[in-house]
Amino acid sequence: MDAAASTFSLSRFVEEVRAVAPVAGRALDVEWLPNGRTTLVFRVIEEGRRGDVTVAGPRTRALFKNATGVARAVMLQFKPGWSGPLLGVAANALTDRIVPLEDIWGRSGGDLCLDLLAAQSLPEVLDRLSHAVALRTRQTSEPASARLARRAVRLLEGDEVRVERVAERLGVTARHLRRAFTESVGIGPKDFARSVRLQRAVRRAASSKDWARIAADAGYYDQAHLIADFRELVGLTPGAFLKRAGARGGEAMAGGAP
DNA sequence: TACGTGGCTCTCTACCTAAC
DNA sequence: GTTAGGTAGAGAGCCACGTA
Repeated sequence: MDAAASTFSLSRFVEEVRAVAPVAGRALDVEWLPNGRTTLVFRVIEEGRRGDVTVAGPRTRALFKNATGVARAVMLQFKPGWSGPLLGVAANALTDRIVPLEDIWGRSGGDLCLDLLAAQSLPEVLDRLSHAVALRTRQTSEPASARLARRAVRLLEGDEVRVERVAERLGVTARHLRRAFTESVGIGPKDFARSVRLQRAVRRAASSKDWARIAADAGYYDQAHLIADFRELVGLTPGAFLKRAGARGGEAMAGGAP
């Protein structure tokens, strides 16, 4: 490993690393809630004989599916705004898509997959992923729009919900912010704020069943808006979603709220 | 010339409220 | 709780301007 890669830390760019495996004899449950994040997924298929590395772009709607034949998977969820500089492709080109890394990086994407398959342990997989990403950061330059989008993300994840206000606080026009944000994060700032609100509601619902309270705490005008948003983004009512989550247990491969 | 940025304008829709 | 209507805000297309 060279000097740049050895001093490179994934934690600056990666929000969450998760290794998952299905319960023996069952398909791997995949649950992806809208959250404005791009995720790199390394899957080991057929007990290690095959594998793939894909990039799942930010989702505007939830995705539920069963992945059969997957022995285990490692997911790197990038912080919003970092997928462009690290992957070398605008985030909005990946929105609601799952793309083989080879289609983005070319041959080096395929080489990385072989490299990861040869790794003996999870720390080694992460080390090799970290090395590959470190090399890419030296090959791509980071546009100013990505930095602007990341600052906007911090405000939208805080208490600021109006795009106009966020733009004002960052010293740019709302028009410019929307353009930069969509390119760097993959969804518009308003959709991002909406997904933040949804995630908050999901987290609060884990410890409470008072929907009126949850709606208010998460930032919804009322319970009706919470339910309408849930139906549109997730395709289920909040109650049905929690029932489903409870029935699944803990083995799911989730791209949404932890 | 390419790129980053801002202004104008139009359409769509989410939000809020009131009435039923 | 449901529905309908008004309003404000968001998104997007197009164009112009400044700068390297």
